[in-house]
Amino acid sequence: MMDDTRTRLVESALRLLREEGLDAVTLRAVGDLTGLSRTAPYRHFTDKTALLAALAVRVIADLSAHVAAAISQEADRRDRLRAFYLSYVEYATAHREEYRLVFASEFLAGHHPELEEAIDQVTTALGMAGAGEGTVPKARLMALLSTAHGLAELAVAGQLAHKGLGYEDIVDVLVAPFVD
Amino acid sequence: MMDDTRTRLVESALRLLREEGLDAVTLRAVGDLTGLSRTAPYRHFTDKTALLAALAVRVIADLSAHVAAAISQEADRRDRLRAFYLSYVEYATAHREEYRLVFASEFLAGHHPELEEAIDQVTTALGMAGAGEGTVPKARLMALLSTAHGLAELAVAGQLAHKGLGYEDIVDVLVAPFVD
DNA sequence: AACATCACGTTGACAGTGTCAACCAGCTAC
DNA sequence: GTAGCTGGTTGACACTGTCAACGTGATGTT
Repeated sequence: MMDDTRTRLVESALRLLREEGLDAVTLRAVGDLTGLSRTAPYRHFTDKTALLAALAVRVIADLSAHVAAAISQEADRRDRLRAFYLSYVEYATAHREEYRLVFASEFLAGHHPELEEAIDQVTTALGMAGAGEGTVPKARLMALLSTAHGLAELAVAGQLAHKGLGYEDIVDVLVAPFVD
Repeated sequence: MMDDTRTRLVESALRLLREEGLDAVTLRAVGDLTGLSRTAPYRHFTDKTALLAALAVRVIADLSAHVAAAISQEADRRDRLRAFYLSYVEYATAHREEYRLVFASEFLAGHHPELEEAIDQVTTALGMAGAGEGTVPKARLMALLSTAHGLAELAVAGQLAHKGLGYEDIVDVLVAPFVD
């Protein structure tokens, strides 16, 4: 199977993203780093956005694993909720550029079905971790995801620090009502 | 005061943003539309990002006004909360490209203090609308903003429709715990 | 065995982009 | 009157995504 090269390209892109930021992820740079020519990505991706979408899928998988690991260490339901929020925001702030890509790519979700699948995986993983007994309704899952997402963005933007708040403070507020 | 030209530049940029999308907001196009030359913006903004930041401030002001108007029409505290969420997401989905800019620019907030101020205004406006009697703690305000923000993003990305949900469903879930 | 096909990869070129340097008009100030 | 600033211009540069044209080798088909 020769989509080996394809994953190598994505891996190069990921390295560039991590080490030099989103702006450094250029088709030429990706080609170079993979030992290929500048237009080589065009044999495996129709667009630059298609490459970025594939990259976003990888990042989302990472993020999902990170969050799932954090949640699974907690037993109490409320603690799991808190762990979810905290680990999510933690990942976002620790991997700014990667998270920034995920942001940007959300606007392309409609055109790149793989991306929607990846997000689906996050929510189902979240559902399995969150449900002690019964299944969590979809609407509630998306509500959780929305909140974490928005909080992460504000944190990354430095909008919280600017107000003298840590994201832990906000998480406290968010967790409080969901006591059951 | 000759920052008259400055606001004219921002207005041109806003028109481009609305009519042709974020990608169409190029320095050359802005200059052209204002009747000036391509590098004219450089006399009023250090960067392209500075121009975008100023544009984002305008958009945020609009958004803020829209939300404030919607909230002020509701009397009950719970209805106001619901109105806040609904109007926020409504604005975001109705003005995709503008909201997209706000997203993108959040990552630059640290470098553009005016942007932080604009967001401050949103939260204070929100605080005044939300507080029936006492003041709403900052952490809670930011929690609200986070949630609305994240929800808007998912809605704009079509991630909710893809799951057969309307954002009203999520808002119901979000409003429920905050009954008091 | 010969030939067509196709996936994979290359180079060259093109239109746009942000940005800078150099230059120029006009206004103000001393 | 002349020095200097503000707002503006054009020219050029490096860089980007993208395409067209071209070259390979492997794979199949007859």
